[in-house]
Amino acid sequence: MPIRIYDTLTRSKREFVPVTPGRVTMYVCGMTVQNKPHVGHIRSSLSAEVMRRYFEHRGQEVLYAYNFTDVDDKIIERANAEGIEYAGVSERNIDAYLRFADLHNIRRATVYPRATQHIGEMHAMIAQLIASGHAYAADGDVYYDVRSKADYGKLSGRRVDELREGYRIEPGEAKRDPLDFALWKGAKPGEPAWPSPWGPGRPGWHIECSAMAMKHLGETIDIHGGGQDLIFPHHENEIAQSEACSGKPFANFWAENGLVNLGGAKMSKSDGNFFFIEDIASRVDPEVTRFYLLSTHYRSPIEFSLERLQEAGVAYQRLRTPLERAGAWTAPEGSAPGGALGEAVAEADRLFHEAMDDDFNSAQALGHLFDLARAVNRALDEGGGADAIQSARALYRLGGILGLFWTAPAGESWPAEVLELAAARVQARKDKDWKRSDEIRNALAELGVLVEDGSQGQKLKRK
RNA sequence: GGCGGCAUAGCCAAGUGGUAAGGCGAGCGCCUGCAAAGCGCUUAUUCCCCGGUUCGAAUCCGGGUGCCGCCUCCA
Repeated sequence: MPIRIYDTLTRSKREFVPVTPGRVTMYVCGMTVQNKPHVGHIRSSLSAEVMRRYFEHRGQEVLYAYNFTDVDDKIIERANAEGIEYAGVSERNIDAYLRFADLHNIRRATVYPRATQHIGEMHAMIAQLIASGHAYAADGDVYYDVRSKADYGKLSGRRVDELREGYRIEPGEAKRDPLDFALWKGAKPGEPAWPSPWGPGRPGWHIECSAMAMKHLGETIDIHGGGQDLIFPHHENEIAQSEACSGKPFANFWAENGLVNLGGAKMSKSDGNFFFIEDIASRVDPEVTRFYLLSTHYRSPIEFSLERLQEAGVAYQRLRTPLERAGAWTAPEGSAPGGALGEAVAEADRLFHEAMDDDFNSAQALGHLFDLARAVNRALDEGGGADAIQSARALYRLGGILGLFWTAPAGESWPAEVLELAAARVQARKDKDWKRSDEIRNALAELGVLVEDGSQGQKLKRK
């Protein structure tokens, strides 16, 4: 079954065929590490990571590069404000990114290339672009000449001649055309700088991605990701300079993810406005955040709010409950269930893959998981047995393809106070003292403990 | 102004020609001492509006309205 992916460049969904059979190359424009990671970084990382997981599930080898832009104006600005080296700022934020990615079960990329580690590769590209007439040096800067190739603007649908007033040339910039962009920026006093044939300076924003993608993944990569806000100018410029160098298509599929919408509130970390991942992670179970992000197609915008996340928490628990009932995390693998239950499992499996094959439609795939969850619950209600447990295992496996269900239920250890109350309630129920039983249940609720009476007796749950 | 996207039930959200997934919420029922969880049923004759193509459109085309993103750094 072929996987189909929507491509921004051709504005169409096409069957995915990797450049090299059996091997998929993915490049994602990651963070410019000028600050702590925000929700948008998690979304684009997750979108790409789910593709990566699914390709691997489908038996492909995946080479996945996620880059860090570790030197730019704002990083320097911040470092100066703090009186430290630029690298101090970037290292700290890279660490934070990796930590929160781990927390949300986002698997590590194959490689995390950094701009400052590829200065040589960038120089080689820039030199080649100058030699072939696509770039020019001016006053210590080097600019890409957007008019040097007729197809500039093909990704974002822009035409060079449509540029309007308002593109002001910064003082000191010697661009021939306002849309020309810096490949190399001459160093201003006090800035970190690397020597180059055009004088000391640092890389422009776009060239790094071309250089790093080509170095680590080849001249034509299969899938290029990142947020939709990067389509112009970043990705547009990557295409221009890369294809001017190699003469080959830079990426076969442009799979940019939709942006995170924070509602009316402007991005500020004050009251209730989730902007940084740490703000979310401190209030929302990372598994729920991951589930929530997956419940909307990766290309659609998504709203982030505490309310939405809390709703997602309820919905996600619906998926986890049958797993917890069946002990899916520790149950040994067995033979597939038969009968109607077996059919329900096979159907969910088929539809799940169908949805994922269609441009990684995790929202639709999740819908089929809910259907399977109901079938599992029903089987469990009807007495369970090996078949019910194996159907729960199937649900667990399918969710696992999306990287869900990674936390096994905690082996709860309760404070003595709670255990005493619980024991008292068991006795009260034995005595059919319903009034006292309910009182104790309320008392436990005050302590944040839920009591559920089932056929196996009384169960305690947190929250 | 230019480019692009989106408008589906109270809310969230799938669905690119064949007669509206799924979740939350709400209601009824089963189960339960009562709850919770779970199960069953109900909750869009209809997909922003107006035309058109078609045997047939939420899905295609034209027009309109509304919202959003990008055009400056941004995942």
